Amino acid sequence: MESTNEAARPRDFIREIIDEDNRTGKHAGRVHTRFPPEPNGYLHIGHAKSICLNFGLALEFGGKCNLRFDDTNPTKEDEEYVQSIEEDVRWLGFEWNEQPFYASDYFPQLYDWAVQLIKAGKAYVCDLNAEEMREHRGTLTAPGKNSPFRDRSVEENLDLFARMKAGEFPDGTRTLRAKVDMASPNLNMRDPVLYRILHATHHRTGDQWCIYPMYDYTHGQSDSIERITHSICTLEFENHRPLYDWFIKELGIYAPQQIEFARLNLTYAMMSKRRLLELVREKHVSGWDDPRMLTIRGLRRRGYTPEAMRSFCERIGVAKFNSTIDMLVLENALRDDLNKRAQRAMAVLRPLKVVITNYLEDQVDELEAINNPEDPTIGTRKVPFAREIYIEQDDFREDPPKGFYRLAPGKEVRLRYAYFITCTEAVKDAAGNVTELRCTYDPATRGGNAPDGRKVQGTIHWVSAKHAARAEVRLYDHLFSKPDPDDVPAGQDYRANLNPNSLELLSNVPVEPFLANAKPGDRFQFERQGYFCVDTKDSAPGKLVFNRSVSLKDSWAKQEKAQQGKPQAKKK
RNA sequence: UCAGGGAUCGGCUAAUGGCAGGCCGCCUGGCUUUGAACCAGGUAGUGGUGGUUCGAAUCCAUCUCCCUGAGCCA
Repeated sequence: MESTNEAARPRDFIREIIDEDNRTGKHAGRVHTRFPPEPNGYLHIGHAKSICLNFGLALEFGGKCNLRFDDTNPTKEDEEYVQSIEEDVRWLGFEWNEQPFYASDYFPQLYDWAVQLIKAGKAYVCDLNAEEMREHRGTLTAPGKNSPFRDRSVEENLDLFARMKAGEFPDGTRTLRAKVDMASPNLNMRDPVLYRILHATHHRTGDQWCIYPMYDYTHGQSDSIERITHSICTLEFENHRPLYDWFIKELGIYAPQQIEFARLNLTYAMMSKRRLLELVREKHVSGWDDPRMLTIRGLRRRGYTPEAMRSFCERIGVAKFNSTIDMLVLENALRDDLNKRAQRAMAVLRPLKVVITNYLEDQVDELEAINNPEDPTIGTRKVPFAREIYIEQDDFREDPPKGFYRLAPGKEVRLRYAYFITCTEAVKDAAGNVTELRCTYDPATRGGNAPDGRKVQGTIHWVSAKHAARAEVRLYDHLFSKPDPDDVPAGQDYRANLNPNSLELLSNVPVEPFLANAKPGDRFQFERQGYFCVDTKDSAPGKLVFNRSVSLKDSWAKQEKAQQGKPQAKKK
């Protein structure tokens, strides 16, 4: 791997540790990390933070990063997840060292080490069932009691463990435990289980094993086998570190250095795999790749770019403090990336028909539009203009509030890249709703400039009615309506905070003609609206579907809201 | 109650005994054929109390608050 030129990157506490290790020669200058997911679910944005950290470190320090599947629980894991995880890591832009590794490849070695521990009198077969074991464990403040099986002879333990492996005992009847200290204030040290009996088929080792090592017994040794220098994990494993160190010491093997950091939390979101699964199972979302899901696949389908994801991970930093990142940071990372690259287009989400009364019935204009003002290299395109066009309902007010500089009766605005128009009449239905606008245009303003130098304050987007392609547009909002989804009245759970408006469907939306040829995954900025991408699942030729990735910032909406909020604030 | 961690502007994060800085947000203003982007300015912080020191976010003591931990899950 190449090291990137990122000298300017701020030094977080992990990079400082590595700097120091390199200075003192602790790992002989090596930097070797790993990303160790369990293949029991899809990766989410929290994993992305860990991925960017581990792979990023390897890149920056000229080291290596392994992808290792921690597949020690066959009842929950599946090959399908292995595939999706590899795909997601690659999509984020990272390449792992050699082939993916699997903890299951170390089962034979782990077994031999268990035998070694038994022989050294450091492990024993325990016949306690789960409930009895819990009773013996003690509490946070009270020490545990030794298992009655703790002092079995080495010979008996060896025999029993071999028979466990041979499948002589049913699930749950026996375990292999480490002999550490039942009085330790650290519950992880109270004779933790090393192996449990599980007559289950493993996605890689099949029915070869009926005993499976526990995560705690597997993880540290796997790191050791792979000669990992910096074993980076989340805060909840801090309490486990003494146990990992105990295994390494008793086994006399290479010692990786574990460093813990705080996992990612985001406002209006949940990160736990269990709950993500519930959202899918209970059909609150359409699947793991629902664009509202903060899974990597969900974000990808939503229109997020790998660059935006990496930039986000860089912006949030790494620390031990349990923090919650504002969802805005994620959204801004996307906006920043797409602003520079996304081709512009016009689409009218909530159309209001406008008839240009002084424009000839059969006349058509081809106007030149800039594809991206931020990037002149991608050139221009032609946009057809005709007598009947659509504009956004929001861009007209019969009774405009102060500061509104879009269209209103008698007012003039610029149609982007086209002409100045002046509203002469608002046509209404019986209920008094404005259904259509009559306007006149000024032929001298073709392209959007007035030769007489007069200015208009507003520029609005539009689409020619008869030239428009039609699309379905899906507007997404936060899945939860509160910054903290767990902020619920007593007796309720996060489901009470599910945002009923997290998906708004717009059909038959008029969009610029060229968009008819857009391909799944293509990204655009719909001017004055936001960034949209062609859905990769439901869009097809003749049936365009756009997902809103993120809206543009809207300072007018903010200003108007503030104005409306003022009188209320006074009342209070 | 025990053990292990943690606490710096509204949010995130620097400063490692020597001017508390950056990003985001928010507010002003500029610019503008996207009320976007961009540019400029502003706002605002060391959890409390004592101590050491010429000097403390940083070291010491003490208090407070928060997180994690009693799976044969990871």
